[in-house]
Amino acid sequence: MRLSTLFTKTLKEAPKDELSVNARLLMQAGFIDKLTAGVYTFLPLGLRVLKKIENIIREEMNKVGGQEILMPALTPKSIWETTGRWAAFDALFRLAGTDNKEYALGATHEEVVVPLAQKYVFSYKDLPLYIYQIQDKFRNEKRAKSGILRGREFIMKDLYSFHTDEADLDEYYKAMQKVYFKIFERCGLLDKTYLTFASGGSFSKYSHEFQTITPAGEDEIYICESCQIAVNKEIVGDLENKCPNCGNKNLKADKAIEVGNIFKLITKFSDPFGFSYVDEGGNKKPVIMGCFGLGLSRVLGTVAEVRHDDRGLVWPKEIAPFTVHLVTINSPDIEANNKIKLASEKIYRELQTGGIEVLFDDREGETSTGEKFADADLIGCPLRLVVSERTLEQDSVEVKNREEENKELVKISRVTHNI
RNA sequence: CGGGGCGUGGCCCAGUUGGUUCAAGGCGCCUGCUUUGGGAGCAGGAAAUCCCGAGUUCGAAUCUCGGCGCCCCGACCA
Repeated sequence: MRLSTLFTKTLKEAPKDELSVNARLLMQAGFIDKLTAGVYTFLPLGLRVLKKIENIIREEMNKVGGQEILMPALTPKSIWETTGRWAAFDALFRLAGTDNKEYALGATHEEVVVPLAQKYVFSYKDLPLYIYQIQDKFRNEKRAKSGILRGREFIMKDLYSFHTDEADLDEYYKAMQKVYFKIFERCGLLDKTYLTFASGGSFSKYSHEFQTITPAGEDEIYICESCQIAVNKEIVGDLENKCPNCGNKNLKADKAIEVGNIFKLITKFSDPFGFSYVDEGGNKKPVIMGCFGLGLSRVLGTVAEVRHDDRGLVWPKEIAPFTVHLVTINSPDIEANNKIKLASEKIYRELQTGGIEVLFDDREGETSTGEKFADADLIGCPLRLVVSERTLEQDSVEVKNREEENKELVKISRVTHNI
């Protein structure tokens, strides 16, 4: 991608009325645009990051047997009445269609997925089953806040698991915890993310949240440093301020943002829909369910909160919009400038041929060197390559690591190989 | 939903005891020249229903009332 043709531009100053770090940086760097409170457009740079997070999640879900589908976001009132949530779920966006038929915008999809699974699952032989989707969710939040951390429209992966019995659910639930940590590792959040005990609702003692430590977080969690797990403030009192794993009473409080939440639904949704199967003995039994949510847009915002410095974003390699930010520094000398242009075009092509994703700052004219560097810092790709008169004298490019700040000269002939 | 703050070209903002020194400055954009290793310089230019509506007044960005929007705190987050 050439910066000269990228339709978005960076802003010299962050939007004044945004206080949250993710909103300021992501808007300033041109990753997202706000349409209205809690509703954002993902611009080319932001979308690339989002797609990378999406693909990581997809890969990991598929590894544990997930089958991807895409359910509608527009859902009829009737299914919500079956579970009583038409009235009970106050963040539900409700709207009327023709003939005053009422709809809800999907805020979560148990009401859609259960009747769906019901059409195909009849026997223990059909279980277990894991189906998921990655989709926009709509919640009429009383107050949207913190940039993309709490929006009214947001992107979420929701996987629903169906089991013959609780033991099978428990096993999958455990496996899924590992998978979630794998996802957070790949997104660069592992070191700050804790498995957190949270309230379980009516059918299960606990649910588990994945909470990432950041001052921007809305939740307070109590961390047991020996077990590396945490307890949400909302239930820490119920546990007598002890670690549920080892009994440690010396828990450390911190602010965190919930990036994922997994539930044992048991029969909470199978019951109202009468979702059952026939076991080996010919007995009718309720299908046991689990639900596994993960907010992609929230992960993106959380990474911005956790991985930045005073100059801009610092993307983890696997989800960076581009691996390399290639900068040309023009020269007033026409002949020298042509050499620089030729060399950088060649490097650009070679990197791309080598499968490396490159953002090429090929802007000329009045775009100053300082501006190019400032943009590279702000956008935050892991590696910055500089081609200039100075580096060409040594037949090299300068390679700088965004995170570690170290620079080295690398021979042009070996650039693709060295990255 | 309660409380607070804010709303002036695309962005950051000055101006708000009402009055041809009020729509100023900076960024960005356009033209020309210059410049090129940390958001460059000079000259010229385009671009603003001063959030909206009503009112007070000879006169409103400025005062009054109503509304809308955004941010923050709180409550809420099945």
